[in-house]
Amino acid sequence: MCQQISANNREILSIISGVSRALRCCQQEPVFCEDVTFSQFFILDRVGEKGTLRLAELHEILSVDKSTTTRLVTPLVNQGLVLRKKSKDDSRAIILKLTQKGKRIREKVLVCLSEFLDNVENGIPQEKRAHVYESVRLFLDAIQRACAVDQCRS
Amino acid sequence: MCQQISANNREILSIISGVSRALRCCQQEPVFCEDVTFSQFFILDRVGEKGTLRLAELHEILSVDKSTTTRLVTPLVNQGLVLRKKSKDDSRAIILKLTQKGKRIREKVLVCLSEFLDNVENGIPQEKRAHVYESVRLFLDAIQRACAVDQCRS
DNA sequence: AAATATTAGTTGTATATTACAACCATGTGC
DNA sequence: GCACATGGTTGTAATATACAACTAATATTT
Repeated sequence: MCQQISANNREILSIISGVSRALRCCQQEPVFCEDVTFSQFFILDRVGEKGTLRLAELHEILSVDKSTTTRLVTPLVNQGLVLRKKSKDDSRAIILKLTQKGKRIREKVLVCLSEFLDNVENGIPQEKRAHVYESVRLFLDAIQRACAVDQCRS
Repeated sequence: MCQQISANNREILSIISGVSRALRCCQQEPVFCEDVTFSQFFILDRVGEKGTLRLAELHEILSVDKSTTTRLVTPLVNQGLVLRKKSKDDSRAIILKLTQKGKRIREKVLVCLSEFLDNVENGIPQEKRAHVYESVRLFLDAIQRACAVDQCRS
């Protein structure tokens, strides 16, 4: 007989598909405000948190290609939310920093995002929350390790 | 003071970003074979499982726009993996069905996918698995409910 | 039965996200 | 100094996606 996919395998498959649906739903803009998309907000938030951030660090954090990093930052620079300065220590490097407007927008989006995040939180029974978060991380890590294995093989 | 985002909120935010990373990694093709992407495989698998599937049902399952559904199916039809027939019951409807080649490819991809899925599974301590899967689903549901709320509001 | 509304699907158009390859500039190690 | 590594950008292309406008067919309401 053909090798059959196990029930557990199906379960994972179905979860992955659910993940993709959930992600799509929360990356659509209705959730947000100030014309900032989810991924743009991440960047704004990371930069704002650290004060300054090298593009290379951002590239690490997002784990996307360098070129993608550049392109994700560009619209934020164009909207006047982020500054792009040359580093003095290493003149290859670019340092990102929020403008005043960037800081304001970050705060505003934080507020409207936190409404959404509260809703997510309240959707999980309180006593299970910590546990659920931990489990989700376990799952994500497992996926990423599995991907890494695959990449080595090929 | 400004309204601050809570630690829990940050946790969720960070998980969502992790989700997006994990998803990207497993939607990249190295994981797969036979030139079929993850989402293409989903379709192949859904159709294969049911025997026949109406486009409208697929649209439901994937929860993407109708037009997107059409466009996701098109390459599979072009590669000769899926047949697109008019329904006799409802002549508006399109019925999807796997070709012989489609069936073969589905099986092949199932095999190579199951390697990946086993790796995911083995990345989670055995005694925790059932629990982890359940938690992930809880989390996904919470996100989707939160999205739905947001959409009503606007 | 006619008018209206709903459902199924396609096509045009536009956008976001993404990678890879090629490239340039600058640093680093020997 | 040369070879190699690192940081970043640009060209190009693919995928996934939505929304709006449209056609055709079916269902519902009067």
